[in-house]
Amino acid sequence: MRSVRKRLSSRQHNCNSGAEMTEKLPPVRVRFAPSPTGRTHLGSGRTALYNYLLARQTGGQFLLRIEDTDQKRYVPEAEQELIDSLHWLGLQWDEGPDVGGPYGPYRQSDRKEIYLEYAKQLIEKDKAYYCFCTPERLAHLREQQMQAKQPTMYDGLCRKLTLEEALRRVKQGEPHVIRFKTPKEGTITIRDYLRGEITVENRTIDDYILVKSDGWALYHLAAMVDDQLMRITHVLRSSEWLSTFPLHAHIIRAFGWQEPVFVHLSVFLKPSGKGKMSKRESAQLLQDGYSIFIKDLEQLGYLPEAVVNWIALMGWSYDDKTEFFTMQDLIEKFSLDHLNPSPAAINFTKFDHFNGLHIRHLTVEDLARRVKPFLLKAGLKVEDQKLLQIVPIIQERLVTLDDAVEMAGFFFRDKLEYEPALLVGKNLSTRESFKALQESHQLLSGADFDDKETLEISLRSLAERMGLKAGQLFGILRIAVTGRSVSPPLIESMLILGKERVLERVQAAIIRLNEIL
RNA sequence: GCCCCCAUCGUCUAGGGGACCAGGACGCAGCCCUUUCAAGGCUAAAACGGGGGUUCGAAUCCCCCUGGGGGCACCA
Repeated sequence: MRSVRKRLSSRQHNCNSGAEMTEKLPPVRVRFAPSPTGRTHLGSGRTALYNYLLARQTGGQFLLRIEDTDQKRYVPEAEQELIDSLHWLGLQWDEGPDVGGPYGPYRQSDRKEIYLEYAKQLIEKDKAYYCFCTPERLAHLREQQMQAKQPTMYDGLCRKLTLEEALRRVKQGEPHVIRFKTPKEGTITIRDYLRGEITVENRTIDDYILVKSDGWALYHLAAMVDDQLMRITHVLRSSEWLSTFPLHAHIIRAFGWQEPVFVHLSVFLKPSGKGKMSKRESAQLLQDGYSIFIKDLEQLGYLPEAVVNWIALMGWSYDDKTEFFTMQDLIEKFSLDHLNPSPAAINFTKFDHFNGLHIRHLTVEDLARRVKPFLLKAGLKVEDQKLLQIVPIIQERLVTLDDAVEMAGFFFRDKLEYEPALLVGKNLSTRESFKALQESHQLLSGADFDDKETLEISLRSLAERMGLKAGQLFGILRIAVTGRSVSPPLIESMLILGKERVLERVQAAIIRLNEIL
C-alpha cells in the first residue's frame, strides 16, 4: 500500500472519529542541507524542491544549510554549482549562508564550537563518552567481525572507562573521539511519515562517533543540533538516512528535545531500475544527450519548468490524471500525503515529453529569448525579428531548445550543404526533378511572397500541371530551400526566408542538380 | 555477512475491503489529420511477484518466501 493517507487515517482513527481530511499544515520550517562534495544531481534537486514547496505552501521558511564539516571532501566549485542549480530551478531560500537569517550561521564549518558544546552536554548526561581507540584497532575489529559474519560495530571498549579516567587521558592530550552511548537493551520506536512506526532493537545500533579526533562533529550530531537550533519542524531527506534514523532519534531524545517530523524520500534509480547512478553511467548518459546533473540539463536545452515538473512526479502524484504542473500549481497542490516510499527509476524519455510540453506552453517571445543563446552558440547570426517569425513554426517540433539549431539553422546560414542526389524527387528521375526545379523557379520569380494561401495554391497547381504529386514537388523544394529532408512547413519557411533568398537557393539547386544530370 | 526499507503494465503512477474483467501518463504498434517532421485526435497490446491466512468479499489487512533498494566510515 503506497498511500500514506491510509496509514495515517488508520493510526489516527481513534482520536479522530474517522473524519480524515487532507488539511493544510501550519507554517513549517524546512531545510535543504547538502554537502558540497560533488555535482548537484536530480535527487538533490527533488529533495530541495519538496522542501521548498512545503515552505511556500504553508507560508513557512525554507533554509539552505551547507554541511561542510568534512574538510577533506569539500569542493569549492560544488557549492557554486549547487547554488546555481537551485536558482536555475527557481528555488529561493529564506535563510542561508548568503542571505543570512535569525538562526545562523548556516554553514556548519562556522558552528564547530556549538557542536562541541552539545557533545559535552551529552557526556555530562552520561549519554556519550570519550573513546581512545585508534583507527587501526577499529579497522582490525571490523575485519574480524566481517570474517566471523558478525554485525560490524564498535565493541564498547572505552565505554567501560570511568569519566575521571577518560578526562585524565584527554587532559594528557591523548587522541580521542566522542561516541554516543546507545542503550544496549530494549527497542526504540521511531516514526517516519511515509512508513509509519519502525521499531528497532537497540543492540543493533552502534555507538556512533559524534565528534572526530580533530574536533569536528559528524553529521549525526551536527544535523540534529542544527535542526533543533534552527527550529526545523519537518525534515525531508533522502531515505539513505533511514538506517541511521534510530540513532538520530536517540540523540534528539538524549537532549530531551522534541523530534521534527521525519520524511524519508525514496531514492532515484538509474534508468534500468538496477541500482543508483554511477560515474561511468553518467558519462554514457551525456553521450546520449541526457544527464543527471542539473547544470548539464540547462546546457542540453532543457527547461527548468520541465525539470521541476518531471522530478516532482517521481515519487509524488496529485491524482489519477493530472501531469502538467507549473511551480505555482505544485505549491498549491503538493502534499506529503501522496508521497511514494518506493524507489523510482529515472525515465529520460518521459523527461523529453515534459520538456516538449513546457516548450509548447511558452509564449513566442519567451521561447525566442530562450532559444537564441543556443543558436548563437552554434555560430549562427541571429536576427531577432526573424527569430520571432520562426518560433511559431518550430515550437511544436522542439524537444529541447538545442533542437532549434538543427531545425532552424537554415534560416541563418548563407550557404546550404547537402547531397545533390537528395534533390531527386521521390519516384522521379533526375531530369524530371531538374525540370520541376526550373519550373518552380520561374513560378516563384513571379509569385507574391506575402500570402501563404496563394503561394501554396500556385505551387500545387504547378505540381498538377507537371503530373506530380504535391508531396513530390514539395520534397524537392524542401531540400533546395532548407537543405534538409525534414524541416518546418515549407511554404511558411519560404515566406520567412523571403523571395530573394528562396530564388537564390532554388537557383543554386538547379546548378547542383545539373552537375549530376 | 548484519540491520532497515520497498513491491500495480517495460517505466512513472492512480488505488483508503465491494464503485476494478484495475484508471492515467511516457514509450511501443496501428489508424486519422498531413507537403516532410512534429503536434493533435482515435484504437490496440501491456501490470496487482509467489504462497498462506483474515473476511461473505482482498490490488487493498496480517504472515512467510522471493525479488529490488538503501545502510553497515574519525563521509554526508
